[in-house]
Amino acid sequence: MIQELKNSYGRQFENTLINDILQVGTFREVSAGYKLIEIGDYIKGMPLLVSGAIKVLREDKEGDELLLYYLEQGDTCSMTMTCCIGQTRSEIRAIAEVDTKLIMIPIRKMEEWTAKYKSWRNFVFESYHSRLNELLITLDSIAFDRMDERLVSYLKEKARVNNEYIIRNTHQEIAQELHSSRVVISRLLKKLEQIDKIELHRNYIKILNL
Amino acid sequence: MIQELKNSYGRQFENTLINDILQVGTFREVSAGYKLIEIGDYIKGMPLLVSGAIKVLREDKEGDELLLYYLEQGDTCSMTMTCCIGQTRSEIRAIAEVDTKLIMIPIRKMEEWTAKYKSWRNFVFESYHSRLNELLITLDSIAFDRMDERLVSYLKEKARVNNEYIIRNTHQEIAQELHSSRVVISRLLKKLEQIDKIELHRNYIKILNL
DNA sequence: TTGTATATGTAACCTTTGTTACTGATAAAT
DNA sequence: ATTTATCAGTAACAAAGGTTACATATACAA
Repeated sequence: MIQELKNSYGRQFENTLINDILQVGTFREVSAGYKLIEIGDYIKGMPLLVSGAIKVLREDKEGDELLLYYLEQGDTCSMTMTCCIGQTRSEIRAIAEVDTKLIMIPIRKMEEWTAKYKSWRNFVFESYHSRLNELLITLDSIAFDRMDERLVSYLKEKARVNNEYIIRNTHQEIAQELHSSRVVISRLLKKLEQIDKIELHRNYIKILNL
Repeated sequence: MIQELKNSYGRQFENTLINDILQVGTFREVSAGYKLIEIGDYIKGMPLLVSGAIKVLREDKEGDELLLYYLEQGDTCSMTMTCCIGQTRSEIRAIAEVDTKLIMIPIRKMEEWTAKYKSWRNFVFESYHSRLNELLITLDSIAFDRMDERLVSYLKEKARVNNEYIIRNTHQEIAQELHSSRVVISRLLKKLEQIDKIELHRNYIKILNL
């Protein structure tokens, strides 16, 4: 755990804080697809991502989803932080996008470290900052872009996060994360294939030059 | 200033913090329509809202707007806080919705008080929490609702913030804040009038029973 | 190999939203 | 009172996205 922690956070956290984290943090490894947080859950701890990626999803009244953003190495879940303070329930669902390693911090330490460590304060604030900004980018995309543009952004981002040019999802799954319908996504994907930007296969999509 | 401050924040801030705020804060009164922050601005201070309301807007590439949410008494601008830390530019525009009183805090105090005062930490975290949640609600509305529902929510919220059952805006202005077009909004407003939910007039709308 | 479940392709159609164009109404200015 | 600018109403049309229905393709299991 110590090596993982130092790799991801060694530069920004002072040694005393690293030691504190080693004392109280618990190391977890989860496989792709594992559900870390469900909507309505009370939050037990704050995750520090060491490797991998977690997708954060929102749900509408009908139970349909919408992908908000990914958390990656060095990130933490801002929603979690705010929930901890107020003892409120989670507004979002969090699912491991790939195999992921993380360190869970008990929530009582958050408040303590915020008073004690300048580097922790900076980390928490910067984390809020980037999450707010990612939420703004997601909102821009939904409010201002058409579905074809959103689909291209989605494919690019997914390829980046998964670190390969193959998207291993069905059209149905993609439609769900974009809060659209399968037929619409199939239609737009076919258009992208016709202009040689992607290659369609059963259960996967190969990205050529998006 | 002291009375205004105590009314809005006296319950959550300890007296020493109140005194600190009185020392370094500057009191400001702005009229409805005054632009407090423009996109791209560097942030000079952090606003504590004493009375009134501020609307926070996002802009697309074409320069068209979208209303994100309102800040009201007891609120502060989370975007401002994060911008202060990283010295980045504002991602949003902030305009007084009504005549508004606020106290500006120099940004250097933020970091100091976060270490020093537990109540300040709580305030900052809770502020992030509510802003993230309001952004989520806005996002829900845009991603999941049709324009007619969004329009109804908009009118209700605007009436609440302005504290009257008259919306003093043209259809054009409403269309801009919802990132739609005038004709669409006129059409939907007319439908609302036909089912006796509102009354349309030149330059204002009377809300009957939304 | 054959059957079965699932994924994808596609046409036809509908709803919502946006656009263009024009008309009439209203308020403010002269 | 008349002019002018702005605002609102509405029709006709276009485009995007969603829905239904069905055909075909593919993977996998029996």
